[in-house]
Amino acid sequence: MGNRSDEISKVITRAIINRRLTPGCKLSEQALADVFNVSRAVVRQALIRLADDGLVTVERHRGAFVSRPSHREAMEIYDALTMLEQGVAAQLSGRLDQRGWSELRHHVELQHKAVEEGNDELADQLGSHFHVILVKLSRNTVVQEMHAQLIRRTALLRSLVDSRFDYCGLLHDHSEIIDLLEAGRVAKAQELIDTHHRNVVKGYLMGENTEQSMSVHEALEPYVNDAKTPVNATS
Amino acid sequence: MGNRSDEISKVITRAIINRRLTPGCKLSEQALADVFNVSRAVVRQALIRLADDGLVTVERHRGAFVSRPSHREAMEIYDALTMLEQGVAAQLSGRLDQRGWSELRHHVELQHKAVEEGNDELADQLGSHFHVILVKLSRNTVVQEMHAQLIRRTALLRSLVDSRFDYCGLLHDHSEIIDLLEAGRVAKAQELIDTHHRNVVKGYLMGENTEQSMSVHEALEPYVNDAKTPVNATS
DNA sequence: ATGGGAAAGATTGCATACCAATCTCAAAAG
DNA sequence: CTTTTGAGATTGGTATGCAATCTTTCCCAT
Repeated sequence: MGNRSDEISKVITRAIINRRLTPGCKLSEQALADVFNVSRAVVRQALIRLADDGLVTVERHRGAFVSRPSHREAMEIYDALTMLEQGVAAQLSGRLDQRGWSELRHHVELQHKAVEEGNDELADQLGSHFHVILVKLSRNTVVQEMHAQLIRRTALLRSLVDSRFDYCGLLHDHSEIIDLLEAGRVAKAQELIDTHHRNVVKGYLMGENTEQSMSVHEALEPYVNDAKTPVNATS
Repeated sequence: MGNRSDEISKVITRAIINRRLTPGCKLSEQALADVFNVSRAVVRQALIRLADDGLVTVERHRGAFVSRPSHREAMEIYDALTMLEQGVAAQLSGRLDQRGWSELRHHVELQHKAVEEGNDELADQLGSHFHVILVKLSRNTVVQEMHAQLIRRTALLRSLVDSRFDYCGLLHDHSEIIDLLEAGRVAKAQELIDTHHRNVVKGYLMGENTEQSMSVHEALEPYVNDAKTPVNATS
């Protein structure tokens, strides 16, 4: 068992990624302490981790809230993803073995099936995961961790907008990126990575999605049940 | 004033970057609490921040230590810098105004003077800072923060080895990177960024530098004096 | 003497209790 | 209707205690 605060921050992270905790949601220390049945000190530690990850914003003497990225910040996150993946592309091209390319192609296949079956939820996840795999192939855990953090943050953005993706086009992008990289046409691949992310952002009909968010207790209930039986599971 | 634990983590970060606290150094909670005159709870929070930043490693029930990156991790950090800057290069080329290019050239000038004056300490700092400026010109605070974190971690590596840089070559690299980017020759610039970082790593004569490290109290004394008079400054 | 093991001591991880500073929000005053 | 005020809630931080674990030291058997 790791640190209690580490576990808790991971659980809250999951809840944010799954959009059970949405941007702006107040994360009261006492409420979280009750939910997880730990002391406030541990909750504070978890909140610090989350704040360092950018998922939570702490305002002095006001408390912690699920981050609500500004429009500018949203752009910066996607540009950061672009740059990181462009760098990965530069390293991957010409240095990756057949196994790597086929792993990527296999993944595109999977997402293709998900789209055909109309499983948008899954297609969405797989769409993100393509980029994760791409970065994983760089075999650099430092880059992987930075990239994963950015991906986590994009979940915040999805909570803020109605996403309407052109899966067909995005899938084709993935496919073409693989082809270009394998062919050693790095510059063209990097250009496509750029426009690809711009198309993803375009898929966000940037409007205030004032979706009602659940209470902290409600949002976290399935997770705490998962890990450890809470004291008073008033389901 | 921000959080106490935030301040403290920043002070410790400075001490690590300035190589007053070297890899492997034990960061005892009580010792730090005494030095900064705060409770252990605050110190723990600071240590969590530092651990998230990669500068400190916490081992359960053993305590926190200044991180001692493995050889592999060192490589990964420099490769991560490479990829990030390659991505920045892709974004910068053709989109940066004259002001930006001249800022970079001015900086190279500064470092050139430092080298001529034999001020290795300064030349070293400016050498790192060139890359910081490059990334800053991307005008992306997310990327900047990730890059800054990597730069901080390179300080750990400098503590571990004897660095013997060929400043002349490295400076020429910087100069040429600017030229290539301004000329729109991105691929060539990215290639040079790669070899540049490889040359930096080559400058590390990877040997266990078992330099004697100071005590925590000793190492942090000048910083705490800076911020707040400690209780018992037994210099 | 020397390697292994047990006991003592130190440190971490966490809980509880407490307090000052600050924010929130609603009621009272103008 | 706006401003002020004050009670209550929340945060940031301290102090203390305790169980679990790690470290060190000392003792004993080989």
